[in-house]
Amino acid sequence: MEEIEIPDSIRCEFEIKGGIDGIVELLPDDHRIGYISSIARAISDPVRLKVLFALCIQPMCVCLIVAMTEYAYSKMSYHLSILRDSGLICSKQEGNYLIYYPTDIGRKVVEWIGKSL
Amino acid sequence: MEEIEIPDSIRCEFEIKGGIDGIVELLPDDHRIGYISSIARAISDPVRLKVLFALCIQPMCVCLIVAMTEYAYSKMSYHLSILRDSGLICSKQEGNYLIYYPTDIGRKVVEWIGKSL
DNA sequence: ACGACGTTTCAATTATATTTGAAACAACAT
DNA sequence: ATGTTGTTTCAAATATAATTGAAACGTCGT
Repeated sequence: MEEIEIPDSIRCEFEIKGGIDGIVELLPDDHRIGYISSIARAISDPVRLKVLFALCIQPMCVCLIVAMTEYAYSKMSYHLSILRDSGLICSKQEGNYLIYYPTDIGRKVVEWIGKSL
Repeated sequence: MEEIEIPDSIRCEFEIKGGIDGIVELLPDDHRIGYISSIARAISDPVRLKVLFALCIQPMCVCLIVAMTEYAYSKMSYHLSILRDSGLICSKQEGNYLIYYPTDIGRKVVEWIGKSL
């Protein structure tokens, strides 16, 4: 099936691992890959990342987030929805206000970045 | 300076932390935020993430990556350049071939995801 | 020097994400 | 009920990212 020339320095290793099929078997499945990349996508925007960090310091209502970032409400609402849909933040209603705070996963991500990146 | 109403459940905490200014001071600076979000962007695409995982299992030349993903060369080259520019992978020449492999950061990211996400 | 092979680059197209401003919604106070 | 405040939603416009196929590049073998 495979007709590909493989360069010397990796051929042996590559074949021991079962070739392409062997490597593919070791990869996370598509569902998991999709899950991880959707989280990455959520924090791929600098403002969203900053908001996530800020919420880990202090849960905030949208008006405070808006004041902090100097973004328009509708714009911030869009970005919050992406963080929310990715499972990094969630919200609770407090009277007229919606207070956003990080989920466990959101905190984990921020903590790891702080420690290791 | 701040004329914002703050909901009861967070006001106290929020003010202890020095309000918006106090929180902003605790955030990573813009340069660092940009760095982190650029790494996130690089793995926000499922195929790029998969390639990064695969290279952690086994360094590969572009022709193998192309065979594994069934992407066109030019397309994969584009995606590899994004992973490369973000510092997650690098390459060495081996005769006619370019062999890609993960950087330390690339490995760290993949390991953490495997363990914790 | 020449052709073949593995890879990248480029410009044009297509697809996706983000911004904008107006309108809608929901909770509250009057 | 009505108006106000905090927030979201929507459709249209804009900006950014990804795909395509052809052409160029570098390394090798002849």
